[in-house]
Amino acid sequence: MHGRGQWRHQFRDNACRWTAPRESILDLLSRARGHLSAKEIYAALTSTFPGLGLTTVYRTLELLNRLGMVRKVTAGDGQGRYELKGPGPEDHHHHLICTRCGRIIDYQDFLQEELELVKKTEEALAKKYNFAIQDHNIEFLGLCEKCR
Amino acid sequence: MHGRGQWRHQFRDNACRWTAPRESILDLLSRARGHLSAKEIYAALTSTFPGLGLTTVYRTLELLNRLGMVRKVTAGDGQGRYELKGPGPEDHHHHLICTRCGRIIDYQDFLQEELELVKKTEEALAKKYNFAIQDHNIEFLGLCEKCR
DNA sequence: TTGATAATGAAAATGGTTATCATTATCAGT
DNA sequence: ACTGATAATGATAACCATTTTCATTATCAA
Repeated sequence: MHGRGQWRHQFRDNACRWTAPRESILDLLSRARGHLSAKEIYAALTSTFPGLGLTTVYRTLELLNRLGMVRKVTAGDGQGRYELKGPGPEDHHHHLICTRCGRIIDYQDFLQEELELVKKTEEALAKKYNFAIQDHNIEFLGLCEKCR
Repeated sequence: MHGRGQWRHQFRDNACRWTAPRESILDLLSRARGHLSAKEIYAALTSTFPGLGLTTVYRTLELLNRLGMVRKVTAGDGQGRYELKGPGPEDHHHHLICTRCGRIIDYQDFLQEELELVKKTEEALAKKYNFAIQDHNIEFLGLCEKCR
């Protein structure tokens, strides 16, 4: 389902070249499953890929975001975090964020009901405000058990 | 409902002093009604309040956020934006954000239904993940009519 | 195999936000 | 009203995530 071949294909289709840095970043994102910052990715890969530059990490994340392969989450701690998007709706989730320590929890509760409402809202907003809606964010903010 | 007296009281209760910069920032936020960045606030006030420092704007916004008088919105364009919180639920709204130009539209459609679901979800998440939930963000991302 | 050009990485630049510190203003207690 | 403890301010510098620049390298269609 997910893998090198799939990714490579997606790149080819968009006139983007398949390179070692890009593969390693995608691979890490798929293994880590969620919420890595550019710095964290750089740190995690620098041991197995000493030549990698932080600039390339940023550029690759921006590309992946542009291609819709990744979702950018800003937890309010000043840095962007990235998670690989699944191909279908099956791994869709929303976020529960601790405003003190920045911890992010994925939750899937109430997804069915949420998504129904989201869909309805999306259509109405698109029409009313003439927006081409691409995505949505639903997040709850609070203090986690350690920080409360 | 909203005004100097109310604000001043809220400051007093939290052992915070009532000062000219704080008053002018609150006043601007109440007049502008939404989504001002620190830079914008600084620029808007510098004519009528030449002595004001950008540092103070940041500090005041952080204080207001801590006191729950203001909501911070990060539209993904790298800078934080702030809007005054109303005292009750009557001016509650969610956001429709253009991912290209950063424009933010407040919408109030489907609020009733959204808020019911939000409340239910909030309670369940609080219990399941042992979070003290303080707030939520619901936003739709897309291209506005000018950018699509 | 090769050439056009996309991608890379080091270093410097940018831009929003935060820390430092000497000075000033607020306000509780008198 | 006065005054002193101390919270708040503002100029400057520091910080940190992200972008830009540019010379070099790697990819891939032909």
